[in-house]
Amino acid sequence: MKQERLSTRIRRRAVLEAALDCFAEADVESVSIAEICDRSGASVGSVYHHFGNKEGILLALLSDGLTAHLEALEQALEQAEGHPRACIEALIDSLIQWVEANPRWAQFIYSYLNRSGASSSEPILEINRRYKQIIEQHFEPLIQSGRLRELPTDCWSSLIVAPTHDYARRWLRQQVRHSPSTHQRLFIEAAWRIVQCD
Amino acid sequence: MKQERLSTRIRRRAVLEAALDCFAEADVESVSIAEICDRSGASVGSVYHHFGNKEGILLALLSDGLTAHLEALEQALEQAEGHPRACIEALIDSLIQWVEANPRWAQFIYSYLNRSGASSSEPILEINRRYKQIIEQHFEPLIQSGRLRELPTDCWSSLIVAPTHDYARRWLRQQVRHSPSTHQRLFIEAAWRIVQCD
DNA sequence: ATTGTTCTAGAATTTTATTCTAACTTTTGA
DNA sequence: TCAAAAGTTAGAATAAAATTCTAGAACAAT
Repeated sequence: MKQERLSTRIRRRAVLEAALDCFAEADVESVSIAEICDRSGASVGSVYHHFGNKEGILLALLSDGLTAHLEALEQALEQAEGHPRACIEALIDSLIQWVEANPRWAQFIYSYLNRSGASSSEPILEINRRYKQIIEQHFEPLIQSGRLRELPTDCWSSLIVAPTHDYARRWLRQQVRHSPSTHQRLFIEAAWRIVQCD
Repeated sequence: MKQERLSTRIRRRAVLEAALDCFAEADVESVSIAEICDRSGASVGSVYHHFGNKEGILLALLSDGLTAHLEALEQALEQAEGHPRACIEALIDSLIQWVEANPRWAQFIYSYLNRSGASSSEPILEINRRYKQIIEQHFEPLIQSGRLRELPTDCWSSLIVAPTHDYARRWLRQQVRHSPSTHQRLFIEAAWRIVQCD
């Protein structure tokens, strides 16, 4: 079994951390590799060794972030134990919590996910599949048993979580004053109105 | 009075059109000025004369697109003549119509609006103000008179239009099969559930 | 026609990403 | 324990792209 070196982990972390710092202050494309090197103390060669190219840094950041977020979601859904209302609450609460706990990271992910290239890379596709699977696993039974309204699958996330995402994105960009958690109940209630049976 | 030259308008159009073509095929940052010059027939100097820099092209595209969209919205809202349900329908219908009529443009706008720099430029702020004003002008009276539910202002767009935007964005990226208009009634109904009084 | 302004072309420059090579460090296994 | 292999680092060299610059062409106004 191949053992990862300590120095590798440390260096990667340092670079990703530095990159996140940079991206918090300026647009992704106006941040140069040189700047990331300065902040992280890594050399150009080292950065390219570990990440291949600039895109590689972005992808690593995206992939790690989404994975972390996904795990939080999964855990929250487990605890909801199949109660319809609790599942919806878990979905929205865990999203808000993650964003507020990792604002720089969240901001980066939001700005980066919108690039056409990003969503077609294999690690991201894999995470998307896992996300879908988790959602299905927890909500499909509730829909089948008639405890939640059936909606076209493609529309589900747009109707249920997009409002919270949208607000979070605007909060991170300082376009709105109050944090997402301020309106947590409202977003849950809105999702509930959509998804509850008539 | 300064008269705009014919050649200016034509050249600007040609460049913007070429840029939109390029952006439909590849990511904004992987499209070079040289490519845009080739497609549009303009020289580098000419492009820089008219737009200042690459960002200038993007900003012009964004600004023109949002303005066009805004005008469509304004017109649709006029025709709703203050009927609550009709206003909500106008909001969502005009959005879907515009996206489906201008897919390349819409895709560009969606991908570009998420960059931190974009939203802080003056022309875009101006359009945002106008958008807010139009929404307020048409919905404020309905809320005051108790015919629509009152929601925190900051959350309004997240709850009412974000779901449709989200679905449209995913459709443009070919992540979902059916066009937004397929689910038009659903998105309207969902918005209506949020906004109607109890 | 003349003059000042706007527009165009493309070469020159600058900036930035990426590649490359040689040296250095750590791990492996004999 | 030591030598070979694998992994890591540094920074110079290269490549690719954005931006600037200069001179001249087209145009509008007088």
